[in-house]
Amino acid sequence: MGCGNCEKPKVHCKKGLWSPEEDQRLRDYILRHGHGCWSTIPAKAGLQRNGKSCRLRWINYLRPGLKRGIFSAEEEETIINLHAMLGNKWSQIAMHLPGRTDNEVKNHWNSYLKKRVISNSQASKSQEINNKKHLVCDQIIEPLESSSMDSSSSKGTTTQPQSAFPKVMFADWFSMENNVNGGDTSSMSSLLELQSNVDEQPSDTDFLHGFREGDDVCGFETQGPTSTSGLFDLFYLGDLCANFDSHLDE
DNA sequence: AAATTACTCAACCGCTATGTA
DNA sequence: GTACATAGCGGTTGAGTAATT
Repeated sequence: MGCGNCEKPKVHCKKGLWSPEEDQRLRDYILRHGHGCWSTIPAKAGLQRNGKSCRLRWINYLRPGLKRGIFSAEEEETIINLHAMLGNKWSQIAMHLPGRTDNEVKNHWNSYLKKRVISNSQASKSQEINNKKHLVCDQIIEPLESSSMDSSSSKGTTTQPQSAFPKVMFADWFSMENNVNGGDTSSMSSLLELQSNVDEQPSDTDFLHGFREGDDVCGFETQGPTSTSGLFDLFYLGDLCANFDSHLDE
């Protein structure tokens, strides 16, 4: 890589945007002589720039065959897929996009594609949570509600206004979930293990204990008194389930 | 219409890899 | 073996512009 013939021209180097005249000088020189050793090009081409700046300008802007303008949907898909595999290897990603530079790919990712990928993943995550909510409602809460509705109607009590998610005892949810899963007690064991570690990992497990009536938990208001363990309080069952699931997964 | 904020993109900077003396 | 120089890469910055308040 080193070039023994290279002199080191110590001229004042201009910075900032390139003028059309500078572009023309650099383009003319390289098309006529090739770039050879970049550090000698500024002097030979009559430019007050450093070699590095010339190289970058040629690669990113002046080089023939560059495709400028809006990225096509296919190109964007290629970037997203390759980024998922390669990470921030912009030069490798750009190799798969003829006419695009690594700088261009990087800029497009940072200003547009990254946000799109993040928002898509958030959307799919919230969809996943919604699916869990519906699963809980379908498999656990509806049987609970229908049985409580039967008893309340028989006793003639007034029903409370319906919220987005029905109320259910957290403990009931777990015992019922275990029944749904064929009596598997692993979830309950994990829960109790988490509870025993609460003091060691307060930030991770605070959501499990110490709630008082009316506390906001994951955007849902707790219902009823705080138990002595602080664990099996009454919650609106919603995002809390998903939050708890993520703890169990860890 | 002016001020502010958000966004894009060209260029620079710092670092690493590699070739040469 | 090592010191030096260059090429190349990825992160970051900043000027210009568009959108919003």
